[in-house]
Amino acid sequence: MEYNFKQIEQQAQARWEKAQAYKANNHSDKKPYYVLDMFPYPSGAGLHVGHPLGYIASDIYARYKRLQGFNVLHPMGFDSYGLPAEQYAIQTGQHPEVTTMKNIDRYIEQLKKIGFCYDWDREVKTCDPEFYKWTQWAFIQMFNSYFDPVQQKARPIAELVKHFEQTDVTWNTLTKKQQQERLMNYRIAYLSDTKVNWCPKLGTVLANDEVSEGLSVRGGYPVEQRVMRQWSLRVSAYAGRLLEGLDRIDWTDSLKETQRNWIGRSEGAEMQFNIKGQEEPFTIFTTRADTVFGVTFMVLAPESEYVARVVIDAQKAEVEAYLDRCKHRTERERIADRKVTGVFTGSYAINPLTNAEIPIYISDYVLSGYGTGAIMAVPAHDSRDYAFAKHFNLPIIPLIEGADVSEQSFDAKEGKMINSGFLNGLEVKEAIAKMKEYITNTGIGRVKVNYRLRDAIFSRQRYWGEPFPVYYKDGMPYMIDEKDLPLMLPEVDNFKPTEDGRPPLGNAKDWTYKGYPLELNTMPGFAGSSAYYLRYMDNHNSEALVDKNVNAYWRQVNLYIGGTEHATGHLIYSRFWNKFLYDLGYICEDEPFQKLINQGMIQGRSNFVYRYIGEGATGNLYISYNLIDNPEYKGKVQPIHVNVNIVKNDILDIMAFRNWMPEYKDAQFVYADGTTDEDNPHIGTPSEKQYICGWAVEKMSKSMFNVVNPDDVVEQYGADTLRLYEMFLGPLEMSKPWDTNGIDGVHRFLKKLWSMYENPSDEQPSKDELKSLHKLIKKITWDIENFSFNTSIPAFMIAQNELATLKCNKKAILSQVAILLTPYAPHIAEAMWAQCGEQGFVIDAQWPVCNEEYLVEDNVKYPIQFNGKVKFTIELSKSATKDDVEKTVMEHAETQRLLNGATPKKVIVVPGRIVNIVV
RNA sequence: GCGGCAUUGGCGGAAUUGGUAGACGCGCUAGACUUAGGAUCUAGUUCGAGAGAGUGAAGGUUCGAGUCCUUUAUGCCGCACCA
Repeated sequence: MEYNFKQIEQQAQARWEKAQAYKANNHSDKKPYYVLDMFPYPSGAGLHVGHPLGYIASDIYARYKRLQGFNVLHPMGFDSYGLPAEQYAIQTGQHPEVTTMKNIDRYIEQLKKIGFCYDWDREVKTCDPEFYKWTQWAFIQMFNSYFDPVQQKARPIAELVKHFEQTDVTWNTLTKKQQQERLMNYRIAYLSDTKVNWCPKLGTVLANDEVSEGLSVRGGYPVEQRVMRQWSLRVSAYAGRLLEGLDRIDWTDSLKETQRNWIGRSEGAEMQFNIKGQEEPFTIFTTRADTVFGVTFMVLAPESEYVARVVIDAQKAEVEAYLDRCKHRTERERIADRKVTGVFTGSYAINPLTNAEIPIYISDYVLSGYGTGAIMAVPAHDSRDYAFAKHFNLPIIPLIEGADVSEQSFDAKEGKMINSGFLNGLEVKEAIAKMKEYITNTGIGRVKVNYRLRDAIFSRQRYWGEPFPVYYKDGMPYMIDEKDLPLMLPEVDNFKPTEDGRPPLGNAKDWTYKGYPLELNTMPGFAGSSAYYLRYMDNHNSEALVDKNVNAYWRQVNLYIGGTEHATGHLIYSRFWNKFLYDLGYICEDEPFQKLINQGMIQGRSNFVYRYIGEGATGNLYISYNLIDNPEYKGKVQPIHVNVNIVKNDILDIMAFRNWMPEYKDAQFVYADGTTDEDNPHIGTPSEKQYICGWAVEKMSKSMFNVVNPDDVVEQYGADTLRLYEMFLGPLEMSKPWDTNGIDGVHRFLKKLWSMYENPSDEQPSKDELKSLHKLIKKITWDIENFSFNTSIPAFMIAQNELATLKCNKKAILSQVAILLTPYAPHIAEAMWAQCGEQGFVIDAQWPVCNEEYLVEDNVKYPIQFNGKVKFTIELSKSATKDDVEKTVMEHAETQRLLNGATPKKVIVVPGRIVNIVV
């Protein structure tokens, strides 16, 4: 009976689909389990072999949980708003919706071929009005809420208004507009003039996580700073809770650490410095309160609001020139060029402890967005301040005993304080504490925690995104009525910005609400992906994002699998979004993703041929990889990428290569054994002469001809082989290259296994067979629970081998093996189940339980060690106690002979394992 | 600079609690069947002829270390003018 995987897989998929086998019910007595993949952006290129890695892993777990009797929610959808579709639209005029839908169809087709157990009835698309209705709804809730710093939670803005009315006498004297402007400082979704990352090439602003080293992550275009009126989300208000929540979730340490870095908590103090000749002091933030005695100058960020107050007339021209220069520097230039720059304001501050007059400078090494945008500079103990002081020739006062600051600053927080008044003699850490106490008591300052995390800029000057449910009246924004949601994305005849520079929605006709103009910006990519996991729970609900009871049943994502590239974007935003909805009582869990696993990337494995470019080269001769270091070829070959699909096990398919591209039509070769085409006139039969290709691990990309399409693998080997092989490649969380070389082994295993299912018998299984089976049950169960999917495949292979040796063809064994195989290779498992005469789907069967009794061995071999060296072995009963073992071993003739009358110092017995005699 | 992770045969990688390192697969080597198949099966395959050595390197703890500790090298990832 041939392993006809095509037939097996088509039949299984057709039956599942017909029976709606993977439909998850929102009401069930079973325990819920929610397994989620990060939904993909449907790109035009389709899936490559790297995409399904995480999907296969989550599918294995989902199927396992299902077999264990859980009601499993395992959905899939599409993050379908985004820039590529819009850029494609600008180039070709094709509507982004058309290309996006086409891509989605292609993705679904590819995914279905691999046999995932998604409940497709729950599919969501972020560009679907029925979906983005709830994105807009959430935005309205955020606009109508503020963050209460005391309770550390979001509350309705109406409560804040009430608070103002009752406690703030000035409130009622304000005009409506003034009141609104004031509330804008509190709303969680707010409109403000902010310095933004503006990417001229993309024509839009970008969030911090969309910018890397001054270049846009997408496209790699320069990004500059610009002040624009933009919507933002007050994510920074949640910094403390986002940090603290990490302790309660089961994510990898590295991912948590990345988020902690991004949130960037630092404990320090805010201090006030008086300005000479002015009433109002200004405030700085420092983590080194102990170093106040060494402050020799102050520095303001160029954008600081203090700047206007402290610049004296004589310095005005110089300062303005400097500010102008900073403004026009791109972020990239600023980072690349770390030369010290700055300008003196002409004003002096007073050191509150020494009463010294210290000059105030402006420099762009101080960031306006962090702390108060102003610092006290301690050149002796901060390398940046040190560089600045050296450049402007400012005094440097060492504060720590033994610190040599003649060449560089001493940044470490260790040593005894000197030159520091009442702090002298204290250790740095004690000094920090003492100074904090001092400034609190004297009122100079207060203890303060600062976060690096910024608010998320939420406006994008794009077409293909969610429209804001916002209209403008008298220059103030208003939310549209919730009953009018969704506010549909309008049609435009041009996807580019308007000629007067307004966003693409400026091209829309009649883009108004009740006669008022609507917002022209759209929401960023992360808007739609921030709460999609909640929508899956109840995606057909037209009354709410998710019904409260339904949410109370599923609660949260139990297992989330996806790439690590979302560590500081999506995974921060959705935690924020989730906490916000939680605060307002719409959902019942504070954290969205209980356990999270990052699957590694699958890199490409490129193949090369080596064109001869030495003397007399025709450009038509290719040298086998094993020969390129020979003296006659060394340095005279040029590697050329060759399509990996015409290379197998690094052996080039000669005929396919000649047919691949016209330029290789007459290609000649020097083969692995050094012979040439002239020696082998009838070449073309691969077994005879081999051309070996070189290889390298590179990114999977079209230009390197190393893209492997899962469809091709499914076509050639079947979905089950693809699934098993992707898991077999290595640990889930590690990055690894796709290497087609080993796939035959996995395929062979399935073939061999399948051959055992011909005419299975009803006989009772033997002890050995049961032992094999239960060993397998134990191993597979452990593997799946520990996400060690790669080690399951060898276990199956070993079991297959053992059972084949026993000539086992018994239904009682084989049907159980089919269940164990189901998570990994569901199609063949389904066919095996039927072959054993079992009724229904194997996917509904019950996961077998390991009976340890079958695993007990009558005898176990104890290696007997002398001082750690194995001298001989003896067989003893597995059930023997430690004392029994020791007694038997000591009485053994060989032991006595080796001891030769001596008394051992120590005898170590590890039951079932080993005996070590120390002499 | 700070933080995290990794390093095991020709290759991908096993070794779950400190207990016989190299499972399983690829590749390779022989053989069988055949007769052209890139199929299947059998045996072998860490290095070394051998004693022996051996998990990036050097120390340490332990009867016993791939696993724990210290130092160090290399690679990957994250953050980075964050006061």
